[in-house]
Amino acid sequence: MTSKAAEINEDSLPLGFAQHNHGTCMSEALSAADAICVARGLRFTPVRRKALEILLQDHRAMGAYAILDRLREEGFGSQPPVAYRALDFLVANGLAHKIERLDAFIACVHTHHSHTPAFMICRSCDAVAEALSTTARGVLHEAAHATDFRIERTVIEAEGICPACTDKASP
Amino acid sequence: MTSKAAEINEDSLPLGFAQHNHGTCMSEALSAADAICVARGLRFTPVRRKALEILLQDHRAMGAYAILDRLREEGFGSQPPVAYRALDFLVANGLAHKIERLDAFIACVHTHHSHTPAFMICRSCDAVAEALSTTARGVLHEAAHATDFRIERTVIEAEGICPACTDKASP
DNA sequence: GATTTCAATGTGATTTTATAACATTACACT
DNA sequence: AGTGTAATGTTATAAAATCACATTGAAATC
Repeated sequence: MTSKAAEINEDSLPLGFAQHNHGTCMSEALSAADAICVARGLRFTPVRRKALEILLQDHRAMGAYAILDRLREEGFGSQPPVAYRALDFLVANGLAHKIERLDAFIACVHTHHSHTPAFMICRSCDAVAEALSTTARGVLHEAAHATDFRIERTVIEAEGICPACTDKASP
Repeated sequence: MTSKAAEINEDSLPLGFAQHNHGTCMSEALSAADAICVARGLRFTPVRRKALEILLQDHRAMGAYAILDRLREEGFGSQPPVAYRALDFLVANGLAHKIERLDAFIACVHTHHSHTPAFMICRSCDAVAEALSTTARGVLHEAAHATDFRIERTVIEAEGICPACTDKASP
């Protein structure tokens, strides 16, 4: 139902570019994170958990300093390393991703799948959708294999206009 | 002075990860840039040209401030906007690319083809190879089409270990 | 040829993003 | 309890990018 009435800046926060039940998606993601940390013997400390909660609440790409502000409000340390260390942990363990194009971070919505993250970034409303891009992964690895390059991490980001903003512009 | 865009040890400059005739590749790229600017009615001013020459000479990803240093040596302005404006021009017109993962810039080696750039970044020697990734483009656009997302720009970067560094590590 | 106009450049200051360095605290293991 | 290591807190600074505004320069119009 893409119509110009589609609301993005209202009370509906975009996951990908579609609606969803935010409450359950958040609690599910936190449980998944718990499980992953237990399984891997990682310490899901209060700052780390709170940082993930903040990302999940907002459900969009946030700068490290925005997260730091929120952490400070919650009583944690107020200096940049506090946020960067928590974010490094989340990113290193696949619980969040860094959007290089935005110098921002976003909670992973596919913690259960092993995946190469790929994102679509709307430059109009700043919504970010995370795609399951097993195909893109394949293509890159194929190209890498051809040149004997050993891939460790990939950054796949598309910037443009999301469906809702397209509809707004030309109804 | 070990920055992200560190020096590469030997005298062998990698284009992609292979050898090449650097002199001709440089002059060819400059002629191509000239032609493109003439064709599009763009002003290929001295700073812009010099910035591209610097990128071509080094033939690796360079930070904006490294380029600024070189520009200053050549008698141009010494403030950040000087470099950023020249780089913006080059990137906007496909004569250079920004490597988001490194916050660095690199001269385009495929100015003649219309392409979606894709890069392989060696985290050991900082060499950067630009791949012709028509396939990756297809995959992303396909995914985008499925969600009605209108792509304007893509960032496709793989980070890992290049063939030369792999060989060095385990000979 | 003078004038207008707008793009491009120069410069100083500031903002935003990220890390270095080091002291302190908390936890895990004997 | 004692020891080694990981995690946190904090100060300071580095690195990347932009803002704001004055000035120059080129080319379009009169």
